Amino acid sequence: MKKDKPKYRQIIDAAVIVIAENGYHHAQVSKIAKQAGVADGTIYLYFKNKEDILISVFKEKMAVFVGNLQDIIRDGTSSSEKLKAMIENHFQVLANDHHLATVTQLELRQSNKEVRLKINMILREYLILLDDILIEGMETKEFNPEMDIRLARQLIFGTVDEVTTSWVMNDHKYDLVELAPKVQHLILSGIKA
Amino acid sequence: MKKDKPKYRQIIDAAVIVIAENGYHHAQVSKIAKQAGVADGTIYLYFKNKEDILISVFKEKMAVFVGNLQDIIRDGTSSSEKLKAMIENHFQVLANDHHLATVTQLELRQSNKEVRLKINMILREYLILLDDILIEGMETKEFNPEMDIRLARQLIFGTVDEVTTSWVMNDHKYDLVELAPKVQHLILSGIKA
Amino acid sequence: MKKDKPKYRQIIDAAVIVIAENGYHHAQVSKIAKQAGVADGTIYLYFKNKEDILISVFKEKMAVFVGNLQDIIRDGTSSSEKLKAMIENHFQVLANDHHLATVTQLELRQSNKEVRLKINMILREYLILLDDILIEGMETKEFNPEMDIRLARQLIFGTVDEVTTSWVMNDHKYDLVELAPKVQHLILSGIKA
Amino acid sequence: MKKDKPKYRQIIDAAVIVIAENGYHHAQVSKIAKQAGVADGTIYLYFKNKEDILISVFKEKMAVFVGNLQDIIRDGTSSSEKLKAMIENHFQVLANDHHLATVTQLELRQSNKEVRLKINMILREYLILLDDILIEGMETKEFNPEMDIRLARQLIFGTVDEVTTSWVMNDHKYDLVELAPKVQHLILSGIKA
DNA sequence: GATGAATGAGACTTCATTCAT
DNA sequence: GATGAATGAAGTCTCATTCAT
Repeated sequence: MKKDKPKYRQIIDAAVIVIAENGYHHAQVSKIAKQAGVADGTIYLYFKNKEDILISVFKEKMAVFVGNLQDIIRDGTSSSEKLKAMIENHFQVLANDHHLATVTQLELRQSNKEVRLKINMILREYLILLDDILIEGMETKEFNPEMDIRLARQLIFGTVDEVTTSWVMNDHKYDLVELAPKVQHLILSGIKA
Repeated sequence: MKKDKPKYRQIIDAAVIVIAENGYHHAQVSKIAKQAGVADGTIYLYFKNKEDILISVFKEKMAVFVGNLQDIIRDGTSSSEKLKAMIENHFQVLANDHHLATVTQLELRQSNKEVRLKINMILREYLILLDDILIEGMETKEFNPEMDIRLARQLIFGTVDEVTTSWVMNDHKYDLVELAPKVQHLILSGIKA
Repeated sequence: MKKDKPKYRQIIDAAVIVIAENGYHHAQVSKIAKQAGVADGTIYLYFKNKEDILISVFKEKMAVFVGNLQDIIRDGTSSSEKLKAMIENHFQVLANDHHLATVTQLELRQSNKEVRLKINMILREYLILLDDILIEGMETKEFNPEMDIRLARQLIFGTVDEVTTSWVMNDHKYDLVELAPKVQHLILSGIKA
Repeated sequence: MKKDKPKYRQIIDAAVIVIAENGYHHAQVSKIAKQAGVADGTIYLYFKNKEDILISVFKEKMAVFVGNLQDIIRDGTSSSEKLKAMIENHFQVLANDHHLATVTQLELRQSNKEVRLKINMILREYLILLDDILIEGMETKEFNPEMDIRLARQLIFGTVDEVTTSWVMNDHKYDLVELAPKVQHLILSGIKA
């Protein structure tokens, strides 16, 4: 499996750094190769093309969010607690890796429709887990059982995403994780029963 | 003033159509010129460069939102009513012009950091009016006086934006304006006192 | 019509020279552009892509052969005379332009299957005229009325082509046109009644 | 001697198949290695470089033609009979191995000048034997003693080659060997006394 | 002898912008 | 003011060959 070889991760990590520092459109393959410490051609032993690198970056990093969220769902007590944990986790992961935050919130969004579509497919997995929490909370009557799940999901993801993007655009100059309690409260007030 | 000449508007309108139909990255200046019925060179008599066209498109179209919102603020009764009107207006304007919706929600976001920063500057005018509504509501105690205005703004804009983007991504296949009451309720529950 | 503009011919002529002097695989677009005295991009105002240049070179130059052959057919007396004139014309045109001879006999044959197929399509026009001469000669009994036209055509074209290619491979170091009478005699002995 | 080891032949045979099935320009060394069932690097234990493979393919296969032709010359009665046998043999060998025919008539001709020159050197051995037949025939007055040997050779080889190439280009869809008598007749009429 | 992961040079094409008419 | 022909910079990917194991 290519993904288990050390160079695979080297290239993924190099791509995050190069994209964050140079911007999406100036992240040439040769720059990524140099940052990863491999030859240009080596990139193509591990990735089909440049697009594949970008999508793989998103996929690999998203796996962290999804993995954490699965733990949260398994270990959480109430649906509210799970939702709060999800929000905090989202902030924490990105606050811990400024490069990654810049890449997911700003740079990767400049990609063309094809890449964006594939990114959305990957994102869907995360959103389905969010839906699971919402459904559970509606069944236990923690959340308003009458609410529109899709809109609730869009409220939550839209808010979390907007808060994060603003933080990145302001050069991470304040503490993102610190905002979690207030965001949790705003969102929960909106959806609870 | 160049903006009052007919070709200025012709080019702006052509740009919206060309970007919506071809996507941001395939919206060449020559295509916009052809759609506008002018020569390539003529574009540069009205705009400094391609970036200037894109920013002008956003600026001109944003003026509609801002104008409407100013009317809403002037004519509205309570802060809640104003906020509700704002949300409905946002949906209505974009539901009425699918090309514009595609351009603002999907295509223009593919622009580079520089353009996006300028777009954010323009957006700020709109968000300041939103802040005005929020401040007023907090003063009249309609909204929670303790809440963080910035986060409240991000909740509202993030949600409205996410709902709209999802609608565009689903090819406008359901009625966006119809969603307004539920979105208003979700948001107001979150921020009201 | 692009073909009538001076730059079209400039580029065609430049391509012949560059291919002859550098070889098919080292005839970069930028070299052709420089030889033609235009910018790289200008090439693409007149040709769809590099392949299109190569095919156009062959098409334009082949037109000379075809044009001459049409004159020969119109003006010739007997079929034998027409065939002899065709052979001599073939040698003369290539003997007069060593660059062209190198390109058609050696370099263009290194092209990929797609280009070669298109080249063959163009060549067909020439071969059809040759067939016309053969058919006429068989009807007038100048040529053996029982012979296989396709084989006769292959004898003629194969011989003329082989003689020319050998001449090019020997660096044009002897007089090609001088060989015409002997070649004519060999071929005519084979096909005459 | 490397040539006697089994892998040498394996690679030669693999090259013929890969070139015939993929075309000259898509016959990568790695494909040939895989077809031969050896590692990429192993190729270089038996051949100096890729060019060497191609030339060796031609050399090995040409040996069959030369061997047959030597038998023909030794066993033949008259020069005409020898020439006829040569033509028939040429057709038979290629008709019996369609892959080989495709490779020699179409694919190998796409090689660069350097390779083609070396191929011509190998071909020379075959053409010298042909010359031997012609000289003998001129001495015995079977053939026109005044004719230009080089041109006669080019007539014969050019015709045989053109007939074969056309057959390959038409996907071997008719019987090549069946054409031999007519081709022999056309050619002999041209050169006989 | 055999392997196969790694190397790195090299070129076609697009498109925003200019400027002579 | 309007035109549109011309410009030229810039980057992805392939594949023959090597060499440590």
